[in-house]
Amino acid sequence: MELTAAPPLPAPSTQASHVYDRLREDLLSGRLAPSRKLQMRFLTETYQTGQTPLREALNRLTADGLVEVREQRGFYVKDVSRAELAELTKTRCWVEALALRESMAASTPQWEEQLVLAQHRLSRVPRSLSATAFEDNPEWEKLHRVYHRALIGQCGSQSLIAFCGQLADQLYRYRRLSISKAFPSRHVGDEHAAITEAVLSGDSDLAVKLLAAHYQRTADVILQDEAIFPELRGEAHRA
Amino acid sequence: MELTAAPPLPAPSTQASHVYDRLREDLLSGRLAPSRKLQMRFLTETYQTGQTPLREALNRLTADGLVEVREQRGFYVKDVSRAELAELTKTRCWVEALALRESMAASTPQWEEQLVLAQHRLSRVPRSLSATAFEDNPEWEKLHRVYHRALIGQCGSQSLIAFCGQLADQLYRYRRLSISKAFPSRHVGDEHAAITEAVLSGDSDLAVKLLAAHYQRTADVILQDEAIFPELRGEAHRA
DNA sequence: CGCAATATAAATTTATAGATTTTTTGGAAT
DNA sequence: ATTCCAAAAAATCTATAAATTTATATTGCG
Repeated sequence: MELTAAPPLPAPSTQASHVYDRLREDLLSGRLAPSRKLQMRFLTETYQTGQTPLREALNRLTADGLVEVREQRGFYVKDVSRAELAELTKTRCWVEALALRESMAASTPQWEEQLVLAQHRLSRVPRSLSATAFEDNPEWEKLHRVYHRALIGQCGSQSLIAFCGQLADQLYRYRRLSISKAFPSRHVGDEHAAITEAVLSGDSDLAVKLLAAHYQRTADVILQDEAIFPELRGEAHRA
Repeated sequence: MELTAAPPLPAPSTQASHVYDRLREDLLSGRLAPSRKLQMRFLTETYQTGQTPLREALNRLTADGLVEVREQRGFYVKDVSRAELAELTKTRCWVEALALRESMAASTPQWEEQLVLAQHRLSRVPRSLSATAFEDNPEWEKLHRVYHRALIGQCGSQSLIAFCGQLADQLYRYRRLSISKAFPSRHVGDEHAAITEAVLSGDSDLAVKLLAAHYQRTADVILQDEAIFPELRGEAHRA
């Protein structure tokens, strides 16, 4: 017997996957701006790779809803809009409410422990790297995702979980795109704690209500961020 | 002014899209059997096209859940199993119940008319082309899809509708794969009529219940079809 | 003599480079 | 100002090359 278990995933290590990861990060972070055209020449030079792996990556990202493809006229970074943000948030509230209810209905001690653990770990990491200005903490983001994944992880449907993941990705991009210095005023840690408590107490109505409010509050902050949306506050836009 | 409006979609006409359609049809019909390996050489010869459009099509089909890709060892037709059929059906019931409730909550006269029309058209087309043996009628399948799409079309979420579409596709493949001579015994037309009636009367609980039963009944028939699943009824399978 | 491990060969996936269409752009003519 | 045409840019596709995986055969050891 060996002490170290054999790696079940011996590292993908195909260029397509590598470029996919890099592109994805640049899309989510906003380094590739919404509605920007993704020309092959630019991409091959920037990411130092051929067209085949790039096409592969772009197609996957299209499925993720981060890239848009128009027949015979190339790939584009998916555009953003207030309408889409509202619709994505609405959908996420609906679908995760469903998934959370089903998870709670199929609850097990292991699942509850997993949830408690995920919330604890999240609570021990600072939301921002800097105390003065808001600076995204990748570790927090990672644990945040794990926590929300755990909430719905017991629902018993891989496809539903995957769909929630897609919605989470798309909404994550909106968060990163938004300047939103307003976040520090919120006590997201408390919100997570309240959700966990509701789940553990078996009060699914309350848990769902808190979760939806959690998402809605985030969306409301971003919706008010004039910087990321074409701020047509006045009236019409001149040509 | 012209009498005929300019076509908004001037026909995709890229080889990738063309192969995508053909492959999709062959996957859904079962001509490409579950878990079969999709080798490039076979594909290029069969579909008379190059690797680039094929890769593009295969990647899109992977996103649709009809094809599976394993890093560096090629593409495979998605395998089928009783477990997956059950999970997909369960998920579809959940998600379409949600979408139907939201559609009804946002109901308009136009939507109700659209639904009535879709059901009427569906009722006027025979389920089977042949009266003696069961023979799939493409026109019925098309109208059936339109009807179910109409049911959830008012929910106000493009992403949710798209997700329902994916589940519908995957489950459609199970239906085609199953021999299921048992269908004629069911009166699916009556089931659709009952659903429509419940929707029009505003009874969302009943509508959702009928819709779920509709899907569950279909799944139950296929689950009993020993032909499409590795029938390990006895015990183990010898090597 | 049989089994296991290793090295070699074949097949297949992945990537690169170049050719072919298609769309877009800019300018000239109506 | 609008339409038409030609040149340029860009996307799509084919063909070829490189890298990786799977299969086969050979060698070493129990």
